[in-house]
Amino acid sequence: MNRHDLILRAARACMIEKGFHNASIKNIAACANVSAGLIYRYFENKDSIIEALVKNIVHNMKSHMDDKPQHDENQPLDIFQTSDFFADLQDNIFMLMDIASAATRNTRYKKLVAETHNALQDDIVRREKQQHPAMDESIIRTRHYVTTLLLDGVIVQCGRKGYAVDDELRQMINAIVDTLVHVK
Amino acid sequence: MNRHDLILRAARACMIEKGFHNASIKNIAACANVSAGLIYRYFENKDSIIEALVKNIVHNMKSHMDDKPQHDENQPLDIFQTSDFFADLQDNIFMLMDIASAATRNTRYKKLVAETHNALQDDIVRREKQQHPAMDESIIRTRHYVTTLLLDGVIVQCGRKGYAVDDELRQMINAIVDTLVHVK
Amino acid sequence: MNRHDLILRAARACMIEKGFHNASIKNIAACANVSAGLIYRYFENKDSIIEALVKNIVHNMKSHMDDKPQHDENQPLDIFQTSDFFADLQDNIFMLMDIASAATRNTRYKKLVAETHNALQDDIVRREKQQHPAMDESIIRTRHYVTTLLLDGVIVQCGRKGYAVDDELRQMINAIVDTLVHVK
Amino acid sequence: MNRHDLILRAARACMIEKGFHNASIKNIAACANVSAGLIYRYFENKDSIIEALVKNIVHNMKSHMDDKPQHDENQPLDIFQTSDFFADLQDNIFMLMDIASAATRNTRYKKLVAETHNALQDDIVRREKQQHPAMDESIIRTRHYVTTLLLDGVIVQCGRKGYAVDDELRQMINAIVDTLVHVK
DNA sequence: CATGAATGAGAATTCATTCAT
DNA sequence: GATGAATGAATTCTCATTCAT
Repeated sequence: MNRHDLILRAARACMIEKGFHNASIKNIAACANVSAGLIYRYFENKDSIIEALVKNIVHNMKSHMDDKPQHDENQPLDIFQTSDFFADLQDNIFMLMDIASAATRNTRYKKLVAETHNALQDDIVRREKQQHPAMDESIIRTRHYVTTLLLDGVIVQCGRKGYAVDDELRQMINAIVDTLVHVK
Repeated sequence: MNRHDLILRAARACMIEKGFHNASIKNIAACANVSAGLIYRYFENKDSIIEALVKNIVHNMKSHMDDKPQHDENQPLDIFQTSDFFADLQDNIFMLMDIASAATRNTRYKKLVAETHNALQDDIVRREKQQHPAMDESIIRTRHYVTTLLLDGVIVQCGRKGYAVDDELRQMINAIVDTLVHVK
Repeated sequence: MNRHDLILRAARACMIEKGFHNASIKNIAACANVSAGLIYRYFENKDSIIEALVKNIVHNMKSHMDDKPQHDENQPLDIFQTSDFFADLQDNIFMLMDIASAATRNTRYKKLVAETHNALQDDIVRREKQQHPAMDESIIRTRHYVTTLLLDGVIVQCGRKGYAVDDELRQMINAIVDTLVHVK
Repeated sequence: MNRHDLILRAARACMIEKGFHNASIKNIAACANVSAGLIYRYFENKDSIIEALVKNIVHNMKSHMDDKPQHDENQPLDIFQTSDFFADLQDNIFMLMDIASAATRNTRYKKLVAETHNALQDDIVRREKQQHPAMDESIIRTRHYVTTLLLDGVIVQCGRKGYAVDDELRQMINAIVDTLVHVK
């Protein structure tokens, strides 16, 4: 892997482990096995590492979705899909929350995070449309939006309570989303 | 207002505006129009400001709920109630998220936030039971849980996008919760 | 007791208990049961409390010596005399050491401490001369000087090791001083 | 000289000149001509500078004693040896006193200072035993103890009066120690 | 006179960032 | 390119001193 990505990966690992403010440049450097000074050859400053990190989230989630098989209508819905995916998603959401609240220059980050989120959502809706060409876009968008709300809610609660999603919760959430999908 | 509350209010404003890590003692002091040293006459250290802040959230939300008229079954449900309440709620949730994420390495905070949340939830469930004595507690609890998920989700999204809840979103969410309430 | 002396006494107690730098104005005020502000009505600043404290040592030791019965030649010498006296002396020496090393404006304090010490020594020698009019002053002075050296040494050692003077040490020191007195 | 030793030397100079409490990190840094932050690259915190300082005293005094020719029985005794050595010794004792008095509430320091002192004393007694194999250890130890008392006393007095040891005092002290040596 | 709230300078420590090697 | 020593601004917290009441 090239240095740029190596550093980025280390930064992500550090930030997830310690949170934005406790992930110091030295920490990241140690984690990437490079010197602290080298980081400044690849990134202008700490903020631009954050920026790259956020942009990467979009990229990774998109490529994740490219890899996974499309949802089969006859199978029961599972918005958590693989637990790996959910773990990643949870990390991403936490990072975004952390970054959004930690940013020195609030507006810039806020915009960045919002754009990231919109880009993801657009991509997801586009895919759904490919799968269900007959369905009204607004229904797809609403369905997805509610699902997103619940997911974010679950993630916040998990963060708050310090536990992971168990099977029971998973089934409950899936049932609700399923209900909503058919009610609509 | 007495100095103690003045400082607390300033701390809250700072934390909401700039996030936990950028709400430095100097910032808070400037915001309260007092000297930095004075803060230590009223609070032992920064942590105990946080603690007081979190405890205030519980107190304020409870007294808010004491003030509001009980929900009338025949009226359409509005989980957002007054916009003031929602604005406050949004600020509170953000602060809790912020503190919780700062708490990665501070068990004390995590515990504090979790306790706060549980206290609030218990209080809400207790009230609902008074209103619907016949209903099964587990149904009340689940219903409340899902509502909470959605609320947290909405709040995260609003924070992410930087906008407030508009009428359209409000109606949509209320409709969903209403559906869930009757489905259950 | 008047306020001035009350404060001075409290300052002494605090300094002995906590050392110069840990005896804050607030501490002293609390110890004297007055407000912090009041101290500044009686003393210009913290330094002038120190100054008064040092000057008091001379005064107290002189009056102690006025009270005690004169040494009887036929009795064995005991430079520690009563243990109360030694405890006081130890406190005084520690305070002087502390003050000498802690002073911001080294030279001023140093001079003060030196003057204090000389005043004491002169007073002691004067008394001895009254008792032994025939003895050469230089012998008295030397004898006293060596005794002082040993006393200071004992005090430093006690401070260093954290123990008090036991009987064995006491006898040993007295024997040495006795020897010196007769050798000379 | 390497930075570590440079800082240590500066710290020593500051502590001797201004005393423990006025030897701030900034002072030390200025004295060493480095930035305050750099000190933390070489020392974990201020306490570990003190620790290193105290440990250095033992090391330096031991190596000083290794260098000097053994005392010749036929020559008159001179406990002050070279004036350089005495100046160093005086500084060392002052620092130890200062640290010890700062240690009122810091057990760690007290232990450190006591250990240092014991280590030095043991080393001195061991050397004496090599030179006088026939002599009883308890006599060596007592003799050394009294010498130490006198030395500490002299140092305290010098500190108090602000002057160095002059020839007259030197001869007098040497005479006393010599007397003691033969009396015992 | 007496209080104690208020101030602000200064202490230890951390960390993003720079730059000589 | 790569390193890591060096910098200095910022942070939390303490305390002598002042001053309105």
